[in-house]
Amino acid sequence: MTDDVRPTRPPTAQEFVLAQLRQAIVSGGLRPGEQIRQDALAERFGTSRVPLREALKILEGEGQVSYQPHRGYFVAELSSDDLVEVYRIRRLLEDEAVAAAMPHIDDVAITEMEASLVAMDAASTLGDITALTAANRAFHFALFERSGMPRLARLIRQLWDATDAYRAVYFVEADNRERVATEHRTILGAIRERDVPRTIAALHAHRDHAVHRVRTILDS
Amino acid sequence: MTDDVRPTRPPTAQEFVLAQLRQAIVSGGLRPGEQIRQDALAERFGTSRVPLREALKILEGEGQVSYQPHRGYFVAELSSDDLVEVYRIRRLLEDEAVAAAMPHIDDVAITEMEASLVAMDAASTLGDITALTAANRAFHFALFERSGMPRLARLIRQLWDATDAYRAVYFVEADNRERVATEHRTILGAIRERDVPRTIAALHAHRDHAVHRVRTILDS
DNA sequence: CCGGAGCAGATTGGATACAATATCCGAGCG
DNA sequence: CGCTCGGATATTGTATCCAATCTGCTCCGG
Repeated sequence: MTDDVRPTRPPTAQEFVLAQLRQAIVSGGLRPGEQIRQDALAERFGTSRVPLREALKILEGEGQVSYQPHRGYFVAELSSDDLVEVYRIRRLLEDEAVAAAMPHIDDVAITEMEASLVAMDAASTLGDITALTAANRAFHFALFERSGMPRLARLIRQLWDATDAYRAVYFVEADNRERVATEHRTILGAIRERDVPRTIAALHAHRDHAVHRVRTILDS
Repeated sequence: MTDDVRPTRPPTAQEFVLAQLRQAIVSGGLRPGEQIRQDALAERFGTSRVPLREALKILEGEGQVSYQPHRGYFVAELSSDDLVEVYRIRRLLEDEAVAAAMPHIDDVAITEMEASLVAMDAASTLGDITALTAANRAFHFALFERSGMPRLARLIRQLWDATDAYRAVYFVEADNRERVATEHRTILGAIRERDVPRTIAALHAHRDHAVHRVRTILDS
């Protein structure tokens, strides 16, 4: 939100393709376990296979797709156990990030988070899952990014990415959307008072519910 | 060490190039901050630029190289602060991994670690930094890999990768090599007794010394 | 003497064409 | 009847060529 005056360079085809792929994964256009056909996707995006492949390599490095030489790329699939592991690691990292970030929370940060809440409500009523997940991220990372630990924030982002394909599933249900809205307000309340233990506790409850819900979906 | 009977497939050019690049970074052949000339490297590896670029994309995703469109790739450079951050995150993740792994430690694991120690001593006297760092990794990851949390092990590996370029610098000094040998034996002793707190404490001391030494080098 | 416009040269980004490999399916054999 | 071996087809992997972009230098004007 701050660096909007950088010298605007037209995005390379590869950057474009990468963004499209991420979006396709988040929105459910590419489903977990699905094989990625390079020809078909390249044509759909209007480029050749080269930039597509390079974008896929990045996603491979991030763990969003798996790859077997001469077999192709597959959208990464999470087992119920994987999901639990991701959330266990997230707890470790996010707790640390919250504790580190709290001293740096100012009015700007609070305002940012409030704006994200409003954006989530709007997207929720419209049923715009893509906008919803984007606002959700903005809310949480407004905090994490202020930890003064950019690498930590990056690792957390990676873990979020890994479950992107499943976040959409969670947000499809209106009940979950409402619950998240409530929980976010609880979290923000604790942050307003710079109460680290309460913030962390609220985040734990927040994550526990999500992982529990998605798990029941996965196991069914 | 266990899955050596997989259907051996000749490595693709890209896999080969990726391995070479990693090696070049670990061994110091490519120095932090250095720009990567695609033409020159492709010729050196005997392939065209395409597989090289895809390998670089993977390293980009892992954060080992940085990338600016139309400008090129650069070997990632770590500031002293970055180093401290990496080790702080490592402590978080590795402590968890150790605690999770300890119940799964069996004789095979112990034997593996002992073998790594021997391999390190041999590489140390030969001055073979590449073999040394490989054996060092084998020692530590024999533990981490048994955590039952593959994603956690993967994240830890990523953090190790990020400092690969500086590990070589550390191991160049014979004093450091000797000290590491001693510390490893302390760590292994604690593991033999399945003593989690003592293992974690020994690892803390181990890491603290390394980060301190590298920091003094970086700041000079 | 200093600073900016503009032209080379170098370097990266992308498209196309071709080679290598895996998968699928049916024929032949035990 | 099942198994193995081959070949056809589809898909991925790589090389080469051309286009787009950046960098550094020169030249001109102030």
